[in-house]
Amino acid sequence: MNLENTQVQMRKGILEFCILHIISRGEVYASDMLEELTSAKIMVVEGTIYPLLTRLRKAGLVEYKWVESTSGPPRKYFTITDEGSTFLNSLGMTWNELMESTNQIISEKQS
Amino acid sequence: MNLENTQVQMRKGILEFCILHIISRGEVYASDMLEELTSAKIMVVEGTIYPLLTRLRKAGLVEYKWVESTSGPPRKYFTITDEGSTFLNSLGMTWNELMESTNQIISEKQS
DNA sequence: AGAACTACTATGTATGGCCAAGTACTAAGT
DNA sequence: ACTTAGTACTTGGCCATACATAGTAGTTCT
Repeated sequence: MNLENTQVQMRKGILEFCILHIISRGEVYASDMLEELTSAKIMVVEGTIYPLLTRLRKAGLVEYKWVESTSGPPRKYFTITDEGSTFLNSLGMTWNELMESTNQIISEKQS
Repeated sequence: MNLENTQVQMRKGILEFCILHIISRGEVYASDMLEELTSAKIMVVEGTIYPLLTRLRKAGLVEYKWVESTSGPPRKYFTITDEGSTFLNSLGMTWNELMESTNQIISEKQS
């Protein structure tokens, strides 16, 4: 049990929420998402994001289309589905509740 | 990939943080913690909290002593260690950063 | 003594983040 | 033309956690 490991655990699920939200704002491909997550100081690596995108697609929450790039191999551009939007809304509520609950706990004073 | 499952994932790691914080505020045993977590709408069950407490103890973050109860079997009353306090502080910072980062992501408007 | 309750223990399953290695395509340098 | 570097995506395996479930042991009440 080390700090780094617990930090990883804290991110679980939240990453899915963030990525779904990024996709909901318009067409993006993996590197776009990595860039945005990194700039928000959420560290993510390829080995995390690609399997996650595959899961989201298999669950019908996102779709993608291949788009040729002028500077490298073709890219998968993702968009969110209706089902994905519904799911995202629910996650948003869950996130708010979780923040509220956690902050309630950690704001309690010594008894 | 269903909603419930993702909600569970979101809680991962945060639970450890909450429990460590509850213990830091004074001696408690498992049922006390369950009660407080439940009242904060963080659903937890026995099968989750006991193994977690064992992990925390093995990691040297908490200690416990047996205290006889007047209404049932003896209880393990937990207290936090110095190492646990340090760990808790780090987790607090991680939690704040995570909240900030996530809120930054989800507050972005459509591009 | 037996039933009900409380506190704790133990085992097995599923999931997700991550590492590491690998594939495939393009562009630039020689 | 061939090599090198860079980009984009894929895959297999590992580990840690939450949870369901079942079980043990002590106490109190009838």
